Amino acid sequence: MTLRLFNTLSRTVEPFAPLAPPRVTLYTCGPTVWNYAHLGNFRTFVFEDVLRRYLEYSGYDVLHVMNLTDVDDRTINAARAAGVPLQAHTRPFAQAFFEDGDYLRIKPAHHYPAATAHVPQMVELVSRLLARGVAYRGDDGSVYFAIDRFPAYGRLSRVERRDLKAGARVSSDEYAKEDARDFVLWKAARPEDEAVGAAWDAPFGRGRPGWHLECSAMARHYLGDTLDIHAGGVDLVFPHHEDEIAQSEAATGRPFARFWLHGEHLLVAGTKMSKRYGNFLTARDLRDDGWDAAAVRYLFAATHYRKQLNFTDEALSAAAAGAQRLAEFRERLLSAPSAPPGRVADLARHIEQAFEARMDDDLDVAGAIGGIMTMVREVNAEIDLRGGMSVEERQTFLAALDRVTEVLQVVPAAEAVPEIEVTAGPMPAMEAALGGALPAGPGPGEDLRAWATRMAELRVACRRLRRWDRADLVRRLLEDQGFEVRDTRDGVRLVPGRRTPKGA
RNA sequence: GGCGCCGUAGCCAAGUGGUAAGGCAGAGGUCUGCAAAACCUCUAUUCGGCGGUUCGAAUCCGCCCGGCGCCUCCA
Repeated sequence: MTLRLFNTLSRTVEPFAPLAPPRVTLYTCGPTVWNYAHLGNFRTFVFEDVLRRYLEYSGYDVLHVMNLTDVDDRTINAARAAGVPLQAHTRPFAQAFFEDGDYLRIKPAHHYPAATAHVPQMVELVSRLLARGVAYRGDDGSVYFAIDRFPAYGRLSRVERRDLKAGARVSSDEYAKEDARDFVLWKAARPEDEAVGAAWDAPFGRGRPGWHLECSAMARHYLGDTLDIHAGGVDLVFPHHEDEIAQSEAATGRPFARFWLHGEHLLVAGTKMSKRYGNFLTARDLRDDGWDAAAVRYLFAATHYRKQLNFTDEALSAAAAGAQRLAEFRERLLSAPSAPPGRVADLARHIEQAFEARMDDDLDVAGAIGGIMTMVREVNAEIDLRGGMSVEERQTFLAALDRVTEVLQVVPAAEAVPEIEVTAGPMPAMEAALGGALPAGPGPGEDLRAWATRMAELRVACRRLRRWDRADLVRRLLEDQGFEVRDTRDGVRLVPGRRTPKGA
């Protein structure tokens, strides 16, 4: 059984094998750090994280590079608007990107090359293309790639030719091109660029790199001429990835990437999530609203990566409930009493086999979770039937469960939910409380948690005294403040109610 | 206009020729003083519509309807 992946180059699912096993070179297009990356961007990054983790699960040694685009029109415009140098503006957003990645449990890439730190590599690449005659200097001083000198142009996106709409506005730099379809490798410096330090000297003129250039130059610098896998969002297929192929292959004469993987868009109310439409949400929004990253990942995992996913609060809540069930199950597994061995070891084998079968089929994560959930039910039924499991069974199953969930990262951290637990201790003077009015919320100078703890103690006392009416009243007050009341064998546990986003 | 994708239960969704995974919600049950949580059971004769191919189709082909994406910055 081997991993099979949908390759955009062939538009078919192909068996995957790296050029030099066990090493797999993986290049993924990262964010443009002009602002916070939104959740749609992160859908792609999470997909790539699952890809990376599954390759590692499968025994490969992955070398992962993700670029940071820190010089382009948007970063320059934003820096100018803020009146600061380019990097003063981009650095905080790069930092925010890493924070969001940590929150979403994305495994860090081995390298995060920034475009501005690799200008020499890009200059070298442009020089090669000029020397080979596939690039030329336009009248405006910029350097362009001549796509009619690269016959394979269009192979990835299957765009034979870009038909400019009749009457479409042609931007000024279009006039400098020999062919309207040519794309810019190096943009001649403008005063606006100089103002924020976004211009560099080069043998072919002072300027800044075109967008596509950085990926070709940096991928080659860190991973060599030919990548095993290059991944990104579908919107990059054309022109970004098409242009990368043209630049790289024209320069090296070798295939640029063997597998091209593209993740589909995240939609909101049926439309692509985008800064431009204003319908976006950031990872930090979800974090600040109290959502566990596992819920977000579960939501993404529920839909295949090549299918559009419509984001809704309802879907996120449903995903959170599913993820929570996995956490509860894991807790139950840990605390199940000892019993003679049954069939749990068999189920452990099965959970991994089913997982691999689904994942090997072009990363069918949704199918993989279905298999895990089925095993959850089977093991629960075993615990119910036999009262527990053997120590060996527990270890075996837990190890298998952890191996598969390590790839998906859909199990909320056990300690993620701040709880209040009160057990029956020495009985304080409760007589008054058992009769008088009860505080419906925190008193002056008292925080919610202190009040809730006080009320929980009260409920324990009421229950011990069998004053069910008072115990019920206390529970209602706690529930009104958003706490879920769970009686335990010898006390009470309060769990903050499930959260919903304030707005999206 | 060109290229491509999608349409499966109340909601989300897997499944690409062999007779419908899974999750959420809902119903019943176990547990509980009552609850909550957890766990168990149940919930689509049917896969947008109409034709066709086939012993057999959600899965292949054609047409139609509905939705989305790319073709320009974009994950």
